Amino acid sequence: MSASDRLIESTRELLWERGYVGTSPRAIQQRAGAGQGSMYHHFSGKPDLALAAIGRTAEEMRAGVEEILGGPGTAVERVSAYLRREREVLRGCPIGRLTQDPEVMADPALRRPVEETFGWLRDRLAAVLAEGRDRGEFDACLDPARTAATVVAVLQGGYVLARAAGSPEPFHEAADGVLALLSRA
Amino acid sequence: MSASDRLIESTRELLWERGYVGTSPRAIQQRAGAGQGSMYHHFSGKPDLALAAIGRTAEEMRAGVEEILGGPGTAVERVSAYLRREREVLRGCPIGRLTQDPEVMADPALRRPVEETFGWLRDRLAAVLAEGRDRGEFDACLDPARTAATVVAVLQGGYVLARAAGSPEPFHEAADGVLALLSRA
DNA sequence: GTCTATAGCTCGATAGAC
DNA sequence: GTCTATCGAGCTATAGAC
Repeated sequence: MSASDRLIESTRELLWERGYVGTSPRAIQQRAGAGQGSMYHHFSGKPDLALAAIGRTAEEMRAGVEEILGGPGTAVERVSAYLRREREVLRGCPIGRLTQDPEVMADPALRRPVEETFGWLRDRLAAVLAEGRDRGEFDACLDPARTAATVVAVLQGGYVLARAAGSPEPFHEAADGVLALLSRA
Repeated sequence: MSASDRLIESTRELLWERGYVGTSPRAIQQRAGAGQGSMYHHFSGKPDLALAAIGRTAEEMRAGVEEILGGPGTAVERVSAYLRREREVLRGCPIGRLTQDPEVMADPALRRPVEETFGWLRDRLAAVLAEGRDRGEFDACLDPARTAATVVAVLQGGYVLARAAGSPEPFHEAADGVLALLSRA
């Protein structure tokens, strides 16, 4: 693993744990076992490094989601698999947490991957739900786009509840709740 | 308005906008129009000031929610009023955003009001939903606690989606989505 | 490509005058 | 109760040797 890669991985971890404002170049270097010279040789500064880290995380997330939503099963089964997928709930969502960071949202380059990831996710879920509705899994009046937004929101909000409670339980409760509503729709 | 009050109000605003890590005593003082001496006379430091600010915000939020959930109307009407209540969606939730702050969650004193507020909110919503179920508004197999978690999660996640999109629209979509599911449950 | 040294700044907090 | 002066530490970044 090259120094550049180690720096990106360290940045990913720290952005996830502490956010952009709470992450210093110094901390990144120490976790990566690299010096300042190395970091500023490969990247122009903190924003540049963050961009590489966020891009990699967004890519990974899309691939992971696509593996489930593009897989076999009914719409309900796939949405259920997505919501119940194994997760380190208390760590939260590495992309979602960036929306709380004013400096990330103020920088168009850093903000774009966040916006695009959630846009893609909502569209992808809406397609699965529309497929299920057309196959008669749901009531014909179910609105795919709206319901997709609800499902993604339950996930993101579930992380918030779990962190507030200091326990993964509310996350799973919220997910089970929306699945119960969905399977009777 | 006393200097102490101005300091608390400034802290509330800054915690909402920038989080705990992103908020400096210096910035608080400047927004409050107070000097360092004043701040450190009234408060022992940043954590003490944050505690006062968070406590006040939590109290305000509970009062606002109780006004709606304790008001007249069916369960669906009250939950709907809560979700559709006028909000500055893009600012997010002043309590929910604190869950993303590692230093807040690491300090038991700062964390307690966050944990308690969400605990209370879920219980309060569960009570409203149980009432509705017992009155025959919902299917008898609706789980109040689970569904309450879902509703709160939709709200918190709705803020995340809205901020990611740079528009309040996904928030309202997610809220409408869960209300549509709920009114057919 | 990586190192050390250093810059100018802000951080959170304390001291002591008034 | 509020002011100014100051502290030691960490921040992001640059310079220049190797």
